Amino acid sequence: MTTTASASSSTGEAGVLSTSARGDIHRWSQTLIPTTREAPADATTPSHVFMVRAGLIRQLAAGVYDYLPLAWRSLRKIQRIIREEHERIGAMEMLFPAFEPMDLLKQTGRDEAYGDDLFTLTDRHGRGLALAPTHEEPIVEMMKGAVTSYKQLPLSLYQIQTKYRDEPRPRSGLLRCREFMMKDAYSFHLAQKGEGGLDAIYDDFYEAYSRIFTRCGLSFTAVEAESGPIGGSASHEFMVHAESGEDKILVCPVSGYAANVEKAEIGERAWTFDGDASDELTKRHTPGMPGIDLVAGHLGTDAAGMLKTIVFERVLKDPDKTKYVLAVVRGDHEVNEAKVRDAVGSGVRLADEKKAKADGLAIGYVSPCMIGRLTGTTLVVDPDAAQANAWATGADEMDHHVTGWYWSRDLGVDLEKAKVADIRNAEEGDPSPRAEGAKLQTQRGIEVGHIFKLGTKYSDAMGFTVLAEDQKPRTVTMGCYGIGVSRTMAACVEMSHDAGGIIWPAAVAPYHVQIILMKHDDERQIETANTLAQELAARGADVLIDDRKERPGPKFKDADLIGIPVRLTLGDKALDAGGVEFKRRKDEGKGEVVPIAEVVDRCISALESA
RNA sequence: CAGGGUGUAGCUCAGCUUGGUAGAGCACCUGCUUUGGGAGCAGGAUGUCGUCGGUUCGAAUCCGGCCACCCUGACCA
Repeated sequence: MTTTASASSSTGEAGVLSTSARGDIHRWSQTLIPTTREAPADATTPSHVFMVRAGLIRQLAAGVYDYLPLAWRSLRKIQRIIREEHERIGAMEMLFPAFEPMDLLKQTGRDEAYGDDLFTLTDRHGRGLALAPTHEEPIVEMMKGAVTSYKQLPLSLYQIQTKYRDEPRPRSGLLRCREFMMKDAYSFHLAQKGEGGLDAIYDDFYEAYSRIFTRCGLSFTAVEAESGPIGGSASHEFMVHAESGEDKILVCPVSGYAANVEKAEIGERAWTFDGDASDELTKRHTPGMPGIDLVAGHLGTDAAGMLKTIVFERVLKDPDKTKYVLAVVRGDHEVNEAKVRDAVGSGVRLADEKKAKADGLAIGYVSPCMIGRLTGTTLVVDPDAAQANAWATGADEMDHHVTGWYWSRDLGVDLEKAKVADIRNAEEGDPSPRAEGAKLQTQRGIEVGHIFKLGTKYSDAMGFTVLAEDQKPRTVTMGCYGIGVSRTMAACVEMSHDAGGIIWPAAVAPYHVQIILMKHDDERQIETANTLAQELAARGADVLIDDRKERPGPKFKDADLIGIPVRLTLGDKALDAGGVEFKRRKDEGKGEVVPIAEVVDRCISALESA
């Protein structure tokens, strides 16, 4: 299930301009748009640089920003789009507190799961509170008391609210903040399947999200994703295409398959353990070499010629027992923990280094041979590592490696004990899992939305049941759906700008039309501006009049910087000829002179086709 | 948290090596001039030099602690 903007862009029946209300008319001299010529030294990402320079945001602390008037207008437009699309699928808006009692988070174990990411505080009575990083617990708590019958389901509720996460490293302006604006929605169902079930509503949200991001003018891909600490089964992320994106996604150009790097499957790969063991097994001294490339170089090979054995341990009920899992991949590949988990059929985590060493595992120098030396250990091998080469690998002894290692000769136990499975992260050029012969491509993206099928994870933990038709209590099935609203605004800028500044998609632009007065005190220009602004506002357009006592240069530069889609310039030359200069922000050059009588229509049609 | 870097005027930065009590450009204020792509002239205002301590007759400058912010990595909307 994959949607790209181009495939679903025909849904925008809700237009850019307001059909119900007059547009706003604001004057630059009466609002606050503190543009700057230079960017703050610490801004590196384009959206960060331009949002600061264009006077949209100012930083108050790491990952904490003020939203100035322009930013707030854009955010409200994104919110409006979100509200309209949620309305369309029958979700109802409400609002939760930002505070959340710690006790509530303890019920689901998420006080631990979120850990240091949680902003916590203590009230005067010594009670623990958190600033909510998301709202599953409060909404289930509320629903428990408010919904007791299956007849009240399904139900979808959402809110737009400030969220707090003490990120280890806030960065890139609004793209990764500690305080940010989020839309979070939650759906409640009697079952996963069938009418009104989670699957059906999840699909509704998926479609709504596609419409929202399309209407925001974003180019995006919906990808399969891991659920992370939110939990649940299926999950999709909505990724805006941008070079500065933190996320890596893999797409198959043939089948349209798309997934986060954490989740991406890899197509069939040939493997064999058989082969002539011609080279001699040789032990080599490799002291003090951090990094696999250094070791490989010393051994006369490269990372792709080495076997990397990562030691995991199974997550067991009994904390005193330890069962290890050896995950073997080629040296140039990365082990994927979720895939290892699936391959061995139980939860795994990276082994505790001290404990593993005490058990005889020479962490950093482990070879697959350890399978024969520690009972209860499992060995999983990635197909690319299950090849009949002469491998270089660890010698199971500190500071030593071996070369000339063959699966068929040197494993020391029956090869049947080695399970072969896809356990690594996908990379550019890997075979597609959905189309024979096709190769996966990598792209970078900004995650603006994430939807999850939670199932009963939270309702189980918090005991949320309703009485079903058969008069028996039934645990409620849930879905949850998030959009980073402030991040979406940043993504718009990230995706759409040039050297001069922002180029707003019309639907989320703070204003639709900017009118520049060449002479701020010229009667004819003022009058023309007022008339045009009134007519534009009557047609639903928001108008910003640059009435500052500035020379033309700074006004044009600022206009490019703040990126309003349509610019009208009122100067004597054009007015003498009965026209005004019309220019779209995305067009190059000076624009064209349009007769005054036609210019409003021209603006409206330019906006509607944007 | 690990590794790296930076804190001096609203912003961008110089000054620190070699200690002597703080500067430039932009922005800001006043006046004149100018008015189609960040104008010109004249005048003016602006600082706990991140913070605490140490050395010294004297510290932006040397030494130490702390704090803040940024960048690279593991998490997430």
